[in-house]
Amino acid sequence: MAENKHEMILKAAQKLFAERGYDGTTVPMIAEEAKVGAGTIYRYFENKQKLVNELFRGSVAQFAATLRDGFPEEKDFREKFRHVFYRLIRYSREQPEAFRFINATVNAYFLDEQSKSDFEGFMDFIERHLDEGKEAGLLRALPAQAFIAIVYGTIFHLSRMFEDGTLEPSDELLAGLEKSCWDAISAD
Amino acid sequence: MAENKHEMILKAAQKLFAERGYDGTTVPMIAEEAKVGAGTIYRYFENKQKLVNELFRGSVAQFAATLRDGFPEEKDFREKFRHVFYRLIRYSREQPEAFRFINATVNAYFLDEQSKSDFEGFMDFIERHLDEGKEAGLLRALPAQAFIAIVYGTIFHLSRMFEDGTLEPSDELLAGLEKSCWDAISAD
DNA sequence: AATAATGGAATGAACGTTCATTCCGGATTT
DNA sequence: AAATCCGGAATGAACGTTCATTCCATTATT
Repeated sequence: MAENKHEMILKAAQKLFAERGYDGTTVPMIAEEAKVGAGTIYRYFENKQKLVNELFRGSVAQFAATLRDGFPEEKDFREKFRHVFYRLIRYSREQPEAFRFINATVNAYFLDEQSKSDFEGFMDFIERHLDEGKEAGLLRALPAQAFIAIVYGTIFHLSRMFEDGTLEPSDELLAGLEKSCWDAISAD
Repeated sequence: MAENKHEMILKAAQKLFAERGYDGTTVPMIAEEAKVGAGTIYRYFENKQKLVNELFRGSVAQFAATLRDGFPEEKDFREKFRHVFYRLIRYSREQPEAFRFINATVNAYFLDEQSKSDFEGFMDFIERHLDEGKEAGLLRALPAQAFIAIVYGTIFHLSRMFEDGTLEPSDELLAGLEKSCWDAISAD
């Protein structure tokens, strides 16, 4: 049953960090949510900051894997974009807490260097993908970062709305949004 | 000199809340930044939570005023959209701390009912504006909330990039982004 | 001189973290 | 097979620290 607790603590922390933020979440809160003693957390994590960084890197890795998994390497760019878009949406819906946690934590003062560079590596994956389309002349004459703002920014905001029920993620709506984002970045 | 301090405390709090979040900012930190004694803060604000809520409402009001000011009521919808887009950008650049603070705080657990409804009122302004364009058949068959996710989500993400220097907000880039957003929401 | 405003020391509550103790499943002895 | 022992996992009370808030001697205003 051992490594189960490690997982339970991370899961509890993720839920609370997503809801209340890092500083708004106390270690005893995490312990209660994970149904362990407060001291137990320190058997698995050196301290609160190491815990949040480990959680962050795990979430980013899972996020990146979601995007890479089944990536249509052989298909055309339009298809690749669709894949990334829908995987971003899927992750934000299947792991809303992780998604919210990642986005709330990206620029946090308590992230260590490894966490920051892990996240950069992830964004590079998206950026490389976009640059490819730009070189092929399929995308507008804008910096890749601008495309990221449009696509990632849109999905980030959408996920908030899906979470709080402001918007219902029907297949039709998602298809419309995918097209909107594509139209926003594609040339002509 | 009296009411100056009220303003200084709010300004200091805004800066720190934007940088470190509500729970990561201590009252003595705010006092030091505002160059007042810690106790002085409690002459102007009942407690930390009342302070953050007052700051939030003030920021939202200022934000809303920025959008409404000079709104081209008589011009066509395309022009109105351009106005809102550029004002959103302008606010995020001229008041980056306020913009960041608002977005980081919208869903926070410490917001009171008045703050929440103030923000809703602000979003309604944007939503009404979008609904108008939708009724005129200028926008796609998507919920207004979807347009908000695209436009506001994009601008929110952009502002992060402008702040940390990832992207340089040239007139050309902004014009390109405005067109991207318009293309993402406009029909056909 | 009286009154109000101020800063920062004082305070108690709550924090992250530690540690002496308890718990418990498996090995060892009877 | 029953009783005992064992070691690491788990615990939560307790520690020093830091927090939000209060208090009050001093300063500024009237």
